[in-house]
Amino acid sequence: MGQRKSGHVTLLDIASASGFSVSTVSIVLSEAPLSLNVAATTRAHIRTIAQQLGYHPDAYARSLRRRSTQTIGILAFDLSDPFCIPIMRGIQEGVNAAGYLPLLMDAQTQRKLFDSYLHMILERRAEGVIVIASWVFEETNLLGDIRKNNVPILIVGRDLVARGISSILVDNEAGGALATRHLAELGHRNIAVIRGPQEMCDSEPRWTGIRKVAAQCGMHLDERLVLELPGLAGPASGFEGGVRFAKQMLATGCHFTAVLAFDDLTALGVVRGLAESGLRVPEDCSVMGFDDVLPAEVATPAMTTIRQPLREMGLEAAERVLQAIRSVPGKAEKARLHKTNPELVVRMSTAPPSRTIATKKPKRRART
Amino acid sequence: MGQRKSGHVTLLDIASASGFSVSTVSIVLSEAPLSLNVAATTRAHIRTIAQQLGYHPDAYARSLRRRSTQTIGILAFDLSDPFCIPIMRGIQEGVNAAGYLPLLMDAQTQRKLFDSYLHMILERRAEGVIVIASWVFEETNLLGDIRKNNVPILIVGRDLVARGISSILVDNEAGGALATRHLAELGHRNIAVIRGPQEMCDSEPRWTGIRKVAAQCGMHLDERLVLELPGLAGPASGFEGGVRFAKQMLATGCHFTAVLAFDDLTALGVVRGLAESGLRVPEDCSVMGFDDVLPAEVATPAMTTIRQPLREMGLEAAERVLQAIRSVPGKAEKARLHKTNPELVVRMSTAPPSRTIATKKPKRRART
DNA sequence: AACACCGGTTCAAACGTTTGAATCAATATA
DNA sequence: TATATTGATTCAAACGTTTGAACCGGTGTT
Repeated sequence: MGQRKSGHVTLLDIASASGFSVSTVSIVLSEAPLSLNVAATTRAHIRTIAQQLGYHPDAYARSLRRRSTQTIGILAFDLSDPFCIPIMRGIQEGVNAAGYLPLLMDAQTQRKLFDSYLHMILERRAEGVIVIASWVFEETNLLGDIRKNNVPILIVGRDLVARGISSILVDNEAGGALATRHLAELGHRNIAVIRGPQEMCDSEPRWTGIRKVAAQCGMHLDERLVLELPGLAGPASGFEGGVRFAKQMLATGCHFTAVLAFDDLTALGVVRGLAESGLRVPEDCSVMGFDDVLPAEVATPAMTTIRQPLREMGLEAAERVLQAIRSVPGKAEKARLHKTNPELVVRMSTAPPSRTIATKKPKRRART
Repeated sequence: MGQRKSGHVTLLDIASASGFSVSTVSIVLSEAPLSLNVAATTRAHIRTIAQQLGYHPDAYARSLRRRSTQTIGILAFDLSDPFCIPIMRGIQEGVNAAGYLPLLMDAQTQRKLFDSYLHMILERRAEGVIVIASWVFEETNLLGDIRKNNVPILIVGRDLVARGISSILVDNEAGGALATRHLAELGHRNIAVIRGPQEMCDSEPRWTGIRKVAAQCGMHLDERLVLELPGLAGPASGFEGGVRFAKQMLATGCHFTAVLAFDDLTALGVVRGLAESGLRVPEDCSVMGFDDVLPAEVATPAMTTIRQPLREMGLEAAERVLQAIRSVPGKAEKARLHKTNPELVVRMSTAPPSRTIATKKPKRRART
């Protein structure tokens, strides 16, 4: 079954083909310090043979012997969330630069897969682990094992400092504030808000930011227009939620000129819901998202949103674990929280409020 | 530097803690056939100790000895392309079911990274490789090395059968035909087409399918309305291309009632371009995409498109390499091409042609 | 009493590398 | 001439597993 038996070329093959010992071949091909002592002709000879045999060192044997794998595990809770990709790329950039190899896994929102991949990461002796948990993420008891084997771990997208794990996430309160201030400056006074699910740590601070600025600007937050996404379903469900809530808001008959959605997908759902009720964005109602993922950018009208510096967060994450790895003996430094700065991206989905009320009768026939 | 030295628990640790030999411990923990011979009390004892020490077998040592890594390399040319995700998931599903571990890598459209990751895959002794090459993909000479080490390889999203590599991709001609027929049935007679870049193997057959059905249905394909995306830029550039081409089409003054875009992102670009010229979709002009990725689904109006059975393609890919792995001794079976069936997904971006000409003067002010 | 058998356990070699120490011939130093 | 130095190469042990073969004390068969 194991197909290496027949397959791969080893040092021994090259040794016998070249007439030198395995040691010499190893020294040459791995460019060990000792290779300076090896005759230039020998070096060349060995290299040629290796080349033409298509030799690639066996990472398993090498790591076993060297007692180092140069590997960082990246475990994404849901890689289909566009949110993950830039983070992941930032991480890659960081670890590659340090000569580390990222070991990428996608738990597909399944707790079972998450655990099993965490196992894998441990068994593969990753020297550090970065978890990307964009959505609801139940903690696993494996985190204990990780610590027991003292592998540095870090999480981005969730605050687990309380559990002793360094975390990186956007400053949600600032983000919520930024969004609200943008609407206020456009002249909106009556806004609807779709909050994130309770299970997500982003939800609360974002809401706080919104409330503070709203109060400060004299905006009205009608509680009938403050809805909350359910937590159980996956990230894609944000869209459905947006559609449903938009209609629900209109049904209340309350006056509003803008909707602040929890994230971009929800915002896109709101746009759809409004459209199905015959309302246009931004003419009849402004809509804002959060995150700045691809679908928000390519939608028409392009979505005004709050960008998370995802790539930078990934980079930061990489640097943090690498640093933790380098200083292992000094044992775990205290878990720290790192907040990054969100940024307002103004596009086409927001505009000054129109004189017409959002709940007035549809002007065009609804599209189903 | 290598932090395992201090870190991980080994069989030896458990052996000395339990008083049994390393062999016995290994036999128990790896559930080898011999473990039936081990006294039940011994088994329990060893297991408990392993548990409480947080033991995880070292995949490196194990694979080295077993001469099998149970690993499949997945190399995506650009994981930020939403197209890749479902394929990747299909693959995962397939390999997981067979007890294999996917080794996922993202080349980020960079040739250099692609090569270096292919190296990694070889060094990590993946027993098979699946390449997901959604976009332009220059072949690398490393493919030779892969064969030299006789690792089965397969590519999805590109036809490399000519180079002796089994390939899986959608039946593009059928897809093009499907799209065209849909527009014909709605009553469109004058359509504009945005072809894919020449470098992509999807472009030509898709165009063939379009031409055949167009001829068959008596549709007019004005050559001034047939444009071609440039090939050098990345997938994200499809959007820009769509925006630009939409305006270009309008500028020709030619009559058209629908646009058939190469892929969903391009189609979204077209929608934007039309909107910026004051035209609505689908009232003033229908637009179709291809692929059925997330942004197409959550846009408003939702995009009518041709779905590729991506997940199934991934699954198929997994099964194919696994089968190839199982039958190594029988040497490489002939490289085969597998075409999957596309499917029409009718949403809101297409409608019967309006009586007004697409090129008539804008009705609303343009949005910039 | 000699033998085979069996349950339970351990020996020892192997997987493909790396690397500190050893070897050995040749040259330089005392 | 004996001794150190150097340059080029090899020895051999080790990394943490797995596993075929060996061991060993006991019971059952003849």
